[in-house]
Amino acid sequence: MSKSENIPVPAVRRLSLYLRQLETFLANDRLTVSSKQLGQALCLSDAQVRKDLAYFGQFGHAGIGYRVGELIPRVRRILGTDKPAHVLLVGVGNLGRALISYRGFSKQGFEVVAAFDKDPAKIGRELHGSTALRIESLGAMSAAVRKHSIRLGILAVPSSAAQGVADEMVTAGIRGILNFAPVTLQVNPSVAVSSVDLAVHLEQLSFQLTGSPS
Amino acid sequence: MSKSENIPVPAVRRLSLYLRQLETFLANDRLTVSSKQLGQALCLSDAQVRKDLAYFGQFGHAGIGYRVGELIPRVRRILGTDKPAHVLLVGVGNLGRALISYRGFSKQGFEVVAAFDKDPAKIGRELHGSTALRIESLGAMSAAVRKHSIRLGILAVPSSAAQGVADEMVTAGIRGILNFAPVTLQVNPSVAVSSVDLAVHLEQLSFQLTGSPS
DNA sequence: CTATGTGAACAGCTTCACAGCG
DNA sequence: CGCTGTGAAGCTGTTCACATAG
Repeated sequence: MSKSENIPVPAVRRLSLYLRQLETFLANDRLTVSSKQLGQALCLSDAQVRKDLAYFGQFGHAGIGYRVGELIPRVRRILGTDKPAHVLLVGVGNLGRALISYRGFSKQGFEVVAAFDKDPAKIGRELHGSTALRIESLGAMSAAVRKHSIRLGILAVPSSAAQGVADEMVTAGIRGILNFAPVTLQVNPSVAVSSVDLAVHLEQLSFQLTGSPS
Repeated sequence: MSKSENIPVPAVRRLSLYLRQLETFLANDRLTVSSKQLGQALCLSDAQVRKDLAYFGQFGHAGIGYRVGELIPRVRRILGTDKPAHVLLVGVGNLGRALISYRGFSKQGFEVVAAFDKDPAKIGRELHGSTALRIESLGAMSAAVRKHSIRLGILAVPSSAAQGVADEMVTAGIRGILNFAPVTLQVNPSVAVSSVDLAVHLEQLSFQLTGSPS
């Protein structure tokens, strides 16, 4: 739908940023915004903004720019976040707990509705994120996926366990994995994977600094 | 040094992944590895691996591949992580606390040696990451930066405060910022910024799923 | 015979520049 | 005029294919 053209991966990532910025403009009661203004807020060129949005349809108005209240729901629809989505999380360590209570997810329509862990000592314990939830064993994943129509899962277990748990998630019916373990997951290509390697980001900064010391 | 050529940004990011994978091979007592093997473990082509490494120097041995024990320290040196680095963190909420105790940082040579927060109720409280530390007020940042020779900072405050705190970090002498707030920081170009927007990653997965439903 | 390093070909993304519309 | 949408140009990054080395 929309366009049969091939959409660049970076354009999709920026689409999320446009949405975030548009929401900020909306909160400031801004009615319209030009590609130049949107670009400046995100350190992008105006041409980049126009080209990106044009991949997905014709949203602008010549001479006016983009109507904020009109563009936001369209972008949400494209990203598939126009309706709230249920998400599960595996690995209730420090990071996992922080992610469950992270408001940024719910703000964008993602709700963590089930949490799992291998540690028997943790199973049964209560957590309070956006809604209260009980830590379950990995064996209960399939049932939870069906019960809550879950398609996305967050993987926050130690590296050594990550591949095995990822396999279990896929078996349970998860279609997309947000991976926080610093390993490359090998999964069926029909399953989407997005990895966040926190140390990699620090290393990138470290690299940029070498060569321009104090 | 090494090469005066222009190095692609994606190549630097992959360099971190090569390091991670090489460390895994080392743990498995693997002495040498070919570009093909390294690539397979990371879902990359062999040509990509060779080209990437070649940007930084000549590390391989024809007919043999790359010696693991030899390549690891060289990559660390390139990334600037051959010596431990001190890092500070601002924003001791759920996410901030999780990051302070995140082992992945110390594993790659990054140590959080100072933590700051605006909330007077939190200031003075003790935390235990790799080393115990006391939460300080933002005003104490400059002194900490000088005392511990800190160059990198982690920003884990709410979006509304992020830009202001980032400015304070730069004033305090921070040279690179790892930003977890879902906003685009506007800082002096001499300061490196790397942003991790957790919700964006879920949105990317959501997008990939739309069009290939159950 | 295996595996690197690399110029050359290719593909993909971004910028430019302008026609067209309100 | 102001601003979008878009072909065309330009640039950056990836893949190919092979000369070369052990």
